[in-house]
Amino acid sequence: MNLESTIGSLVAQVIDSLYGLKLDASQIQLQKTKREFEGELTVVIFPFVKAARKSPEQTGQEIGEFLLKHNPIVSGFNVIKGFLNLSISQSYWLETLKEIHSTVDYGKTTAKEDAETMMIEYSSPNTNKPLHLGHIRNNLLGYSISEIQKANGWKVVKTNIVNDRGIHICKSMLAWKLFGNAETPESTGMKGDHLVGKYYVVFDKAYKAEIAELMGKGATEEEAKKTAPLILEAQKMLLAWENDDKEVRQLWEMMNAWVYAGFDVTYKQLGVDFDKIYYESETYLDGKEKVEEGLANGVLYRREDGSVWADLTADGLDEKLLLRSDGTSVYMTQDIGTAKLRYDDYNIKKMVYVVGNEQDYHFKVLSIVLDKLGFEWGKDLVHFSYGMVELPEGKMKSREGTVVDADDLMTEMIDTARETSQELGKLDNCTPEEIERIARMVGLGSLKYFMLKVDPRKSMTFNPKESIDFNGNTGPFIQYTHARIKSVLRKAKDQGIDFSTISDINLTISEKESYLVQLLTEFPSIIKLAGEEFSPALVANYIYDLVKEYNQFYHDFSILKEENLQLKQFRLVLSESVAAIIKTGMGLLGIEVPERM
RNA sequence: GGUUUCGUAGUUCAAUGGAUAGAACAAGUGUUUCCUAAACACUAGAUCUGGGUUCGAUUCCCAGCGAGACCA
Repeated sequence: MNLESTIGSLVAQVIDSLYGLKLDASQIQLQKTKREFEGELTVVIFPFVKAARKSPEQTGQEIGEFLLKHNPIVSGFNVIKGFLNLSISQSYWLETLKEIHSTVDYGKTTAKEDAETMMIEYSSPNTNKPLHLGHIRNNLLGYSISEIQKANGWKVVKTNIVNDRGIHICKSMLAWKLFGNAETPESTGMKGDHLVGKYYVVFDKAYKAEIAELMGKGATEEEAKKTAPLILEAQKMLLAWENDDKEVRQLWEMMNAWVYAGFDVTYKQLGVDFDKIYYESETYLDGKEKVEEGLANGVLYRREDGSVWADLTADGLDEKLLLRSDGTSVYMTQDIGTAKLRYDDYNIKKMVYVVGNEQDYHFKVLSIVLDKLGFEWGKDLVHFSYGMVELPEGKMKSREGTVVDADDLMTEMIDTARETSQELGKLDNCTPEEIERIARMVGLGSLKYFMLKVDPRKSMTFNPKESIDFNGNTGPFIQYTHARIKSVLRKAKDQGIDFSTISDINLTISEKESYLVQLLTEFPSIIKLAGEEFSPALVANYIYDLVKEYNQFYHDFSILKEENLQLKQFRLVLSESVAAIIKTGMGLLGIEVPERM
């Protein structure tokens, strides 16, 4: 039983016996005591004053006296306004630290055999261009929330749906065919996804030129866009693809293969992976089938032009297109097909889609449509809706060339980390491989932490001109603290000091030290909350607080030079526990921590 | 136009309805014979506006202003 629930149920008993007010322990408002007051845990008294018919101060006093008398954990109290601040005994903190220190994977709940499965979809790229900054946020959130749900005892299946078919890839294919001179990743030395992306841009330029020309001849913009030869040709290609045209399919397979090879490199560098990948080309037909079924059941209806719609006006939404009049599918159709396959493949309890908030409406609709089509889990799907990454001048726009490329950004971060290490001379006696490994950890750590410390629901700003910091509330700051602790622990080990446990439970420790132990006790509930709220940011901010406190402790107290052997042992145990939590917590964010840096 | 999300220091981010709104960066200033100074300490600086609910509002409700997204 943790401290909060112990004190909570005790307070509930007190106010029942004193004032006849029956409350559940969970209804007692407990919070960490603010730093400027004495004590560690605070009971908010205001909610009881009506029942007590006394002033908040008197009420607090009464409750405090009772607690002090009846529970040895409480070693003192003070009342300020309506707040009852409790001091917790040092031996309680020492016992608690001992327990934390000896717990393997402290904070995590490992999945049991019969644990339920949560499928988490993230990344979901199109195959016509490389990944960019927005994808980075998506991938990091997806990976991190997967780790967090695992730590909450779920079986997690990470999945990716690749949008590998459609007009977009046909555009790249066509441009390559027309202007590509048979270029390949090998012949150009370019990453496959970048090469294909290049031709997507080539298409766009040529297409725009055609539009301008047509408009010069008197066509309206709309007409020009529809009748430009290139777009007609691309549409023809898409049709040929759907009809299994051999040549088109071969080209498609070749260029997609280039893209996948490129994506693999990016994913690997970013440190994310998937248990199962679905391809739209393999699922969209299932979607159509399911739609036809819905049509037969009367859940959907067909308009005169042949298009198929879902009427969602009863749910407060509009009508939604599911199949175009020419029989081609839309995103929604694909999602229906993919969902069906997934539930056939796995015994999924909960389905989570990590997709930007621009798709809020889409997922509201998808949830209802799946429900109407008879998928019982449709209603409970989770859209993990995150905010966009914006540049100082607004949204990224590919036509204005303001897209921040994922590969470039990662390379830049790693380079900066390497340079910084060199300037500081920290790794002078490391091998080149080690230097590289650490530069990668730190560079990516900095990027990942930057993206994950922000509340996922909010949109965030990224300024590419100001490189991401390595000081302050950053990944490297946390990594550095970990490395520093490890260094102390190595030295302690060399000196033969035993810090496997705390042998003296009646030590006198400082306020700073007991506060650090208190912070450690919060870790499990942070993981739980992060899972419930789908917020890696909670973990990130917690680790930062912990590390900041630890650094103050490290600065103000000596560990290895402490003369009291018992105290020295305690501090080593404390430090090792902090390091373990840093490692676990950062692991939940997909960030590695080095032994030295 | 309809729906929706969001407005907190110069900037980037925090704050289950609770005490004097926290950090970091940027600015200025200190701390190395001592376990890693990628650290620590100090100075200065903010809740868009107007109502309401509450013992108590950055947080909840309404209106306005401003920004973004989606749907036309």
